[in-house]
Amino acid sequence: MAKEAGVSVATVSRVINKKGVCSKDTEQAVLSAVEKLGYKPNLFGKALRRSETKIIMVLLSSLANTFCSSVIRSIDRIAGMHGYYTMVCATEGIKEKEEYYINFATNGLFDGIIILNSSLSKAEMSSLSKTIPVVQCNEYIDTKDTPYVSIDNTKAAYDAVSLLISNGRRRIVFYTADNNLVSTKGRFDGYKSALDDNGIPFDEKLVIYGNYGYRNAVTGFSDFLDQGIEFDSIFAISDRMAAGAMSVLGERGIRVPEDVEIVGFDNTDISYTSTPKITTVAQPHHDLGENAFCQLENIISGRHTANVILSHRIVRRDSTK
Amino acid sequence: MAKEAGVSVATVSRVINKKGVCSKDTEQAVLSAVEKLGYKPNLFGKALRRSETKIIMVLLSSLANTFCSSVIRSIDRIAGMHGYYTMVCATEGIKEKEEYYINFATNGLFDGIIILNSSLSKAEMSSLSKTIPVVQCNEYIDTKDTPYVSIDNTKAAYDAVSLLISNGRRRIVFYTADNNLVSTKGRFDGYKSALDDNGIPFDEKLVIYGNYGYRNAVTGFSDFLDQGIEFDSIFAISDRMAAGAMSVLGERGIRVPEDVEIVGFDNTDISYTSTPKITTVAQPHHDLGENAFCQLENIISGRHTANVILSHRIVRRDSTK
DNA sequence: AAAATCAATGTAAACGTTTACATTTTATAA
DNA sequence: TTATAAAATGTAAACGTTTACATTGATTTT
Repeated sequence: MAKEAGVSVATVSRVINKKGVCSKDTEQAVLSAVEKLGYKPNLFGKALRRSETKIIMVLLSSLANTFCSSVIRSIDRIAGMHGYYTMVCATEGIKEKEEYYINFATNGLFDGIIILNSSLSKAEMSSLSKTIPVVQCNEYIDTKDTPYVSIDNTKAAYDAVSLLISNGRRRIVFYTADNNLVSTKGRFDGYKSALDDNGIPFDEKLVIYGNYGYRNAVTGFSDFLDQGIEFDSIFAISDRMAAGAMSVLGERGIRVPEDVEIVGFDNTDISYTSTPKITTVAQPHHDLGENAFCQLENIISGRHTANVILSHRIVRRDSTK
Repeated sequence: MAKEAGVSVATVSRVINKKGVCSKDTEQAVLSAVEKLGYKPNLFGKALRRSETKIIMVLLSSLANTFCSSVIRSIDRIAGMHGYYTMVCATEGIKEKEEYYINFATNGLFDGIIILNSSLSKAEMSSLSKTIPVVQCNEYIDTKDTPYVSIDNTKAAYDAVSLLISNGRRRIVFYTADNNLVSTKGRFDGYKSALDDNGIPFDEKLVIYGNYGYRNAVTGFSDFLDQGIEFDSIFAISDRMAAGAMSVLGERGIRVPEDVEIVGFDNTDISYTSTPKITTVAQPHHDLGENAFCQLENIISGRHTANVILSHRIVRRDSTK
C-alpha cells in the first residue's frame, strides 16, 4: 500500500487519520492508492498499537426476548453517535459461552461491556469491573464496583398490584419465577407491600412459579387452576406468562377482565397482540439503553459514574377494567 | 509474563498452544505464572500473526425477529462445536451500519460472515465474497459466488395455498410485502401456481401489501376490509401479518376458521400464542443454521460448496379446518 | 549570504503474538 | 572420553498499525 502511493507507511497513516501535516499532492497520491487497492486499515494492527477498538459488547442470555432487543437498539444508536460500535453476544444461559465472550473483552476485543443479564456472581462481577469497563443494565447485582441502570422493580410491582386492588381485587396471584434476580426479588417485595398497605393478608398459595415463557405458563397455570385455589386476578412478572395464563382462562370459560383481571410486565409485543390486550408495566427501554451507554463512556473516560433508576409506567389495556 | 516464568516468549507460546516440545519443569513454571498473573494471550497479537480469529459474524437486519434469533442459536451451537465463536451484528436496516460491520469483517475481525438478510446488491454480495468467506442463510441473492442455504419458498407457498384450496377456499387473499426478496417473489409464484393448477383465476385485488409487522397489519387489513372485496381465506407471508389480520376479523365479528381461514409463515411464537392458533409454514431453523455454518466452513477450508434447499413443513392449527 | 524557521516526509520502535531457525543442554553411542 | 544425536529453549523476524523523533528541502529572517 505504502509502495503503491510511493510514500512511507507513516505518511499513509497520517493521511488516513488526518493527523499531522502533509502536502496536497501526497495526500492525493495516498487517497488514490487507497481507492485503487480498496485498502482498509487492519483492525488488529490498529488495536494492537492503540489498545482500543471502539467496540462495546452487549452481553445477554437470549436474543429471543424482544424487550432486550429493544434496549440493545437504543444502546446501539447512542453508541453510534459517540463513535462506538456494538456487538451482541448471547450466552443462551451457558456459563462457558459467557466466559469466552468475556474473555474476548478482557483480551482487548472490546472497550467495554454492557451486561443485560449474566450468571456472574457478585465477586466475579466485581473483579471483572476491575479489568474492563462494565455497566449493568436492567438486571443487576449491587456491587460497589459496577454501576447499574434500571428501574425500581419494587415500586413498579407495587403500582401494578395497587391497580388491581383499586379495582376491587383482593385474591391476587403473583406469577413469578424461581430465581435470585433483583427484578424478581423487588417485584415480590412490591407485591407484598401493596397487599400490606391495603390490609390484605399475604397468602403463600397465591404465589406460583414459572420460567417467563408462554408454553410453560400454559401448562403451569393449568395445574394451578386444577388445585381449585380461589383468586380474582393475576400479576405476572412477564407478559408471556400473563398471556399463557390468560389463554388457559379462556379455554376454561373464565372471562378476562370480568372474572379475572391480569397485569403483565415489560410491554412486549404479546401484551398487545393477544386478545384481550394485556395491561402491563412498561420500562423505558430507550432511556435504559442510553443511560447504560453513558455510564460506560464515563468509566472509559475516567469520569465519575452513578447508578441510575428510571421511572416505569403502567400501560392500561383490556385485561383490567 | 515471560519474565515471571523465567523463560522466553517463544516457550510461553509453545506451552500455551501445546505446540512443540518442552520439559515438564518449564511447562509447570509457565503454567503457574499464567495462573499467578491471570495471563490471557492478547487477541490482537494472535490475530495479527495468524490472520484468523475463529470468530464468525452473523449479519441481519433486526434482532426483533424470533425466527432469526432461532436460526442464530443453531449457527452458534454448531459453530461452537467446531471451535468457532459467533457474534451478532444487527443493522436495523441502516445501510451505514451494515457497511461498518462488514468493514470489521474485511479488516480481519471475523473469519467469515453468515448473512441472514442484507441490503447488498448482487454485485456487492459477489465482490464481498471475493474478500471474505460469506454464506447466505434463508434470504439470498443468487450470485455464482455466494452459496446459500434456504427453503423452496415457491413450493412452500404452493403447499400453503393448496391446503386452503383443498378446504374449499377459492377467494384467497395473498398478504405480502412490497420488496424484492427471493422469499417474497417465490411465495408469490407459489401462490399463483397453486391457483393456476386448480383452475382458480388470479385476482389482483386479492393481493395486499404490508411490512411483516402486526400493527401495520391491523391498520392495513382494516383498510382492505373497508373496500368490501369478497374473500374467504388469507395466506400471509408472516405470522405477524396473519395475526394482525385475524385480530381485525375478530373485531368485526368474522369467524376464523369458519368464515375465513388463515395461513401464516414462519411458525413464530405469535402463531401459537394468538387465539385461535394460526396454521403456518415452518422452516427448519435448526437445519438452516447448521447447514449455513457448514458451508461457511467449507469456504474457509477451501473445500467445495453448494447451495442447499431444505424442506419446509405445514403446521396445521386452528385457523384452518 | 548565512542563519533560522518551518513544512513535508521518512525512520524506527513499539504493541503481543507465532514460528522457522539457531543455540544450548542433556542423553546416548562409539 | 569423545562424538553424535536428541531434546529443550532461545533468538529474531514478521504481522500492520501509530507516533516520537530525525531528516530533508524550501522559505524567511537577519
